[in-house]
Formats: sequence, structure tokens, C-alpha cells
Amino acid sequence: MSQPDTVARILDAAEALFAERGFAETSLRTITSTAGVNLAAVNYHFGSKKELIQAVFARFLTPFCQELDRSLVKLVERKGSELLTPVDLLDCLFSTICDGSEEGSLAAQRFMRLLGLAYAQSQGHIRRFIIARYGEHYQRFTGLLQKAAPDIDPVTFYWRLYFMLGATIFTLSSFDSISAILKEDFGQDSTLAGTTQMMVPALSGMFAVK
Amino acid sequence: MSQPDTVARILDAAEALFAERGFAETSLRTITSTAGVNLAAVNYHFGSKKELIQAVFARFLTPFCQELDRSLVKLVERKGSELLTPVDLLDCLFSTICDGSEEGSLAAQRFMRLLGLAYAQSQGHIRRFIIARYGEHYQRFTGLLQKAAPDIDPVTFYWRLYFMLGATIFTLSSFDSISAILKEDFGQDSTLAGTTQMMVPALSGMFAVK
DNA sequence: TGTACATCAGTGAACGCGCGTTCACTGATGTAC
DNA sequence: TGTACATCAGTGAACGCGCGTTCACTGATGTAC
Repeated sequence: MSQPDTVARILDAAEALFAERGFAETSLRTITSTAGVNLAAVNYHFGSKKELIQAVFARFLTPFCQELDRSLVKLVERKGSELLTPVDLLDCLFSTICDGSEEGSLAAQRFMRLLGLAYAQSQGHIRRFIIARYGEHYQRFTGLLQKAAPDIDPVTFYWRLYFMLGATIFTLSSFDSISAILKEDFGQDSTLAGTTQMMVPALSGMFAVK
Repeated sequence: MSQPDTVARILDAAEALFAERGFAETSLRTITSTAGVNLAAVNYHFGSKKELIQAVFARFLTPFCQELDRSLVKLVERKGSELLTPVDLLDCLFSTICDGSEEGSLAAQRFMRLLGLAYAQSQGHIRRFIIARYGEHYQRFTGLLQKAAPDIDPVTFYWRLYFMLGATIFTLSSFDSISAILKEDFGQDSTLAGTTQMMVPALSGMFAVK
């Protein structure tokens, strides 16, 4: 088994299992046996369980942030001298999250679960890793959003940012169970893309009120 | 050491430590040594770690649900034949969550962290326990909310309920870190009560739009 | 072209450790006769 | 009133188990001379 294959198999298994059960609840034995690789391979390739967790986040976030930056540049070009609106920005963010493909949608769902877990557990090393490595991208986005809602005072803006973050992470990370309930009670099928489309007006409404 | 004392000391320590680190990350040894009781006392009084976790939730939720029911009855009486609004209901909910006292506010904060953790980890036994024991109260509240927003179709209502739930649990469970950031960046002190007051208009706005 | 060596992905077995749980026991208090 | 017994909160030490990590090793591939 060649190296890139083993590394990718470990990351795939770890991502799925972490999303399903949580970080502390998933052992390296479960991960490696699911991936069909040797137990020692995780420490060989990643150094430790902690670094494996970070690698899982990095594998999603690095291309995601690049893609988001590209989308934002395109958006600014398209709007020219016009001011950006919160709807523009949230649309841009959500359409980058679920790129339309079934596979990408599943990956996005799984990643949102991981993000929810990382935020809930205050252990902190994941948050610190994300902030250190991707904080720049986060601030670029929130900076644009703040400019798009100039009438809101900074403190109120900050709180609403967290309301938005909470609604997004919570809803998307529980997407599976929520859509199962909707299917049972109303016979309605849900898609991740459809859900984000419901979120855009609701959330950007928060930034429209002064 | 008499029994009620030991039981309460274990619950106090468990609540604080679970909120701080998560359930899997907190060992019975840490809990019992913090509480100053014997390691075997948890299994003696609660049966298992799982049942201890449930007891922590029950200690908060049982009086909370009673209090919420009382508040809702009072609200209905006060409004007489007038229709309830989402603002009425959210006000009622949030003022029951933080009863005003400093102590109650701290307990509410800690409990929201536990709720966030329970929702993030899909292991499920906590969710199942809460639904089985307190689902009736939850449905009473959401039923009233749905009546207060009759123009929204049921599916949209369901999604917005989760947006609201997410924003609430996420914000209140991260209250500590968010308010620390606000203190540093804007020199502003935040209170839990003040934060919930900011949430009421923002969230009930979601149920005002058709 | 052939040999000796280096590199490196991957392996199998073991390491020590901390975990939740169990169990025989203690000692104080209450109860029956 | 005194004795025998029951109850029960609490204890100390040990149990087996699964965990993350380590280490000496293998075997394939590439490189130097």
C-alpha cells in the first residue's frame, strides 16, 4: 500500500468516525481497523491523535478557504462599484460550502458536525489550530460583512455574528436528524443546498435591522 | 458526611467539570476528588457514570420546566383573549432561563454549555433521556410558538425553530469566550440577561417574516 | 552490470496508564423483643 | 434497659479493559561506486 493511499484512507475513516461519535469517543484502533491499515500507521504518518485531528480539519479547510477567497474576488469584480449586501456575502459563503455535487454536500455536512463538536468542546486545541491557520480568512469575510451592514454598532454586530454562526453550525451539523424528522412528519425531502437557501434570508435579515 | 450532602457535592462537581471539559473527557476520579468524596460513591449513589450525567441534567431541568410552565400559565392569564406573540413567548422563556440572580445566571450558563455538548455529541443517550423525560414541556412551548406565528408553513417553522435553537444554545454556551472578546476589543461588560434581551428581537424577527 | 548501503512506508507486539466498575468491609444509626 | 440484628452511607483496594504510544523489525525501492 503506497503512502498517499494510506494517509488518505486514515483521513477518510477518521473524518467519518469523528463526525459520527466525537473525538474522544473514537479510538485509533477503530480508525485504523476501519481504514484497513496498521494501528501504528497513525503515529507514523501524523505523529499523534491530536495532529491527526488537525490534519482532518486542514484537509477540508485549506481548499475551502482558497475557494472562498476566489469566490469573494469574483463577487467584488461582478458588483463593481456597488456596495456588497449581507445577502451577497452569505450567498457566496453558502454556495462555497455546498458546491452542488452530492459528494461535496456530504463532505460539507460531515465537516459541519466536526466544527460543531470542536466548538462545543472547549478543550481548545482545535479552535486554536483553526484560528492560527485560518483566522485571516475568517476576518476577511467578517470584515466584508461588517462593511455590508454599516449601520449596526460593532458590539451588536459581534453578537449577531455569533447568532448567525450558532444557527449555521447547529443546523447544518444536525442536518441529518432534522431532515429525518421532517421526512417522517411531513413526507418532505430536504437537501443541504435547499436548507442554506432558507438560511440566507433569515440570517441576513438579522443584519438588516438596525 | 450525610447522604444528601455527598450526592449534592458530586452533582456540583460533575456539573462544573462536564461543562468545562465535556463528558468523556471528565473522569470519575476527577469528579470525586474535586467533590472530596470517595471514588466508589458515584457508583453507589447513581449506579454508573451515564446515570450521573442524566442526574445532572435532571437537577436543572425538572425545576426549570416547572417554572416555565408556571410562567406560561401566568402569561396566558395576563394576555386574556389576546393572541400571544413570539416576543411574548421568547421573553417568557429567556427570563425563566436567567432568573436574574447572579447564581442562577451562572447555573444557566453552565447548563447551556452542557446542552451544547449533549447536542453536538450524537451518542444520543442524553438526547433520548431529555426527550423521554421533558419532551412534553418542549412540545407545549413550540406548540404555543407555532400558534403565535400562524402564517408560517409548518416545514419553514420547523427549520426556523432549529435556527433559533442553534443560535441560542451556541451563543449562550459560548457566552464566556464571546464576552471575553467583547471586553478586550470594546471594553464592554456583558451579562447573560442583557444578551438574551438582544436575542429576543433578532430571533422573533425570524418568525415575523412569512 | 553487480554489490553494498540508505531510505522509508508499513508492521506486530508490547508498554504503561488511567479508566469505570466491583466487592468485601466498616461503623453509625435505628428497630424489635 | 439491654442485647441482637438490620439497614445503609461510605470506604479502600483491587479488577480487567481499552487506550495512545513506542520500538525493534521487515521488505521494497532507489542510489553510489
